[in-house]
Amino acid sequence: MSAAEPAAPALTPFGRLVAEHRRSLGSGADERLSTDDIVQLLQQAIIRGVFAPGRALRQDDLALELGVSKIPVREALRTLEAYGFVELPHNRGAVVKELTLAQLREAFDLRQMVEPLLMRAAVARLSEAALKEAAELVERMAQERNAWTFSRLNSRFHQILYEAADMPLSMQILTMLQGYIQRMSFMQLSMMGFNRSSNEDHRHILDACRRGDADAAARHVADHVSGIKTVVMGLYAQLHGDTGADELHSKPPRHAN
Amino acid sequence: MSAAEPAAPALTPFGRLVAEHRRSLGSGADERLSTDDIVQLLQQAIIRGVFAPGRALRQDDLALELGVSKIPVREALRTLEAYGFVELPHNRGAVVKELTLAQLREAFDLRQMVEPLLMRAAVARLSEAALKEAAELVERMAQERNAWTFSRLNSRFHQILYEAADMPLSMQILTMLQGYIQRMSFMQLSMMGFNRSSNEDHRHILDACRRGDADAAARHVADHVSGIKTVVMGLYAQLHGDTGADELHSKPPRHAN
DNA sequence: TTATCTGAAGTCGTATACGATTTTTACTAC
DNA sequence: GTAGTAAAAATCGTATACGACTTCAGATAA
Repeated sequence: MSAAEPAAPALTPFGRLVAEHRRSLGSGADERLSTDDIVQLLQQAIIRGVFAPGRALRQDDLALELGVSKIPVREALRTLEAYGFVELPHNRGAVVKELTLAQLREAFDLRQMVEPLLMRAAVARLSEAALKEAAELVERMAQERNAWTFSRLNSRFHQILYEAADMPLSMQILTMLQGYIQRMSFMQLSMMGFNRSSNEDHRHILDACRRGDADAAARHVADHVSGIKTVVMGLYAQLHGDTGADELHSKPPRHAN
Repeated sequence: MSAAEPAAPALTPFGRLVAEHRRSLGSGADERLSTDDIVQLLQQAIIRGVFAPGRALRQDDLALELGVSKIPVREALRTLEAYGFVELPHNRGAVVKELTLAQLREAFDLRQMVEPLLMRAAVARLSEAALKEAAELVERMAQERNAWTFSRLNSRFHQILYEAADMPLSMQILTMLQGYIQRMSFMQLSMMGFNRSSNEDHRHILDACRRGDADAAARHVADHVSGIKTVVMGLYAQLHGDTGADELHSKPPRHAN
């Protein structure tokens, strides 16, 4: 508890994320962040591009900005390592993992396998409450103009529908895959352009769920993922020149932060 | 260096695993175990049933038996939590996760999707060295009489073949799934009974790989996984009394397919 | 007896401290 | 200027210490 804390906002991009997270926690703003909070914060920072691929994450810095010691930071990094967000070379700290076009394609391929299966299994078991919440999310997404918030609502929409399937392994895998896909920062941009068409898909999916038509729901989900894949992969090709044959685009940024 | 160390063998089952691991490390036996070593040791202990589902893992005890403080133990537990081996309820330590029949089935279903895909993609890229090592593993498996060692060789056989596909996400998922499946202790037993038939499958797979016949290789892998699934699920039903139809038996047990 | 309370013991979670390793800097030799 | 080296600084990994939380045992009251 230093007097310098309020006097030095020290507004790094990550610091802003931390402040935002603290606010969203609601309660006493001076409480210590849990390791799980830190996992979420770091994950979000990586997904949103605050920590770009290849960036070294120094434990003491993170600890300072999070207001904890480095022990919970290190534990959070272990979790993120397991989820494929960072690498932890021994005695050399943590580095944000690189992403390649091949991995992006692979993540989509796997989603195309897993999601229709989840949807099909879920339809017969969907509760009224779940359908209601899903419908609300569709409406909120239609209004949403912030890419990150839209992305969150979108994830939640699918999660709500899928978790009725009661297939925890598939859900765990899907969560991991979505993390990979969301990490493509352009994804968030493309999301916005894709907004309208995506919302249409969502309505189709929701309708099929309401009717209890598992086949149709699974088909709509497959089309949905396929559509997103096309847009995102296309955008990737556009942004990275052409075929995306290169993978190491890392030139050192002049100024960090 | 305390005088008590050599005087107290303290032969808990886990202690034996630790000693075994130390021996397999070869070099100076008095080196401190790394966090990664601890992850492997705990994972192995859970898979082999030394730590049964539901068991509470106390950090101080583990640290003592591993010869480290509880900090690396906690980090290892975080990794294992992410992989689905333990749960970490806040302020209540670590507990070995329970396994259900539904999860076993789900793990097999996912393997049946992922493995043929990996095999198909790998065939064209397999190196001579990989084929040679795979062949050696088949031979060693045929001789092997220890269930755990057999299981390790088996995992390695598939890993060698699949990693040529260069699909790291699928590999990561598959590793997780195999962890789940291996946790069924009876799995190791059934492995032995299944030994002969399994080795036949392996030879077929390897032959197809050598011929560069991707379709055949993928088909053999699918059959292989399917065969194991049948045996393991059947054994589960046998050991757990009845059909295991409690709540998730989606297929009628009247007649076998 | 059964239930509730209270204090003690046990366990967890993390801040601090420190040795070990890596990286950077400054210097020298070529 | 480049290469090589040695000292200094930065960073990591973990043992220790301690406050916080949970659990359990014994006591009291109904």
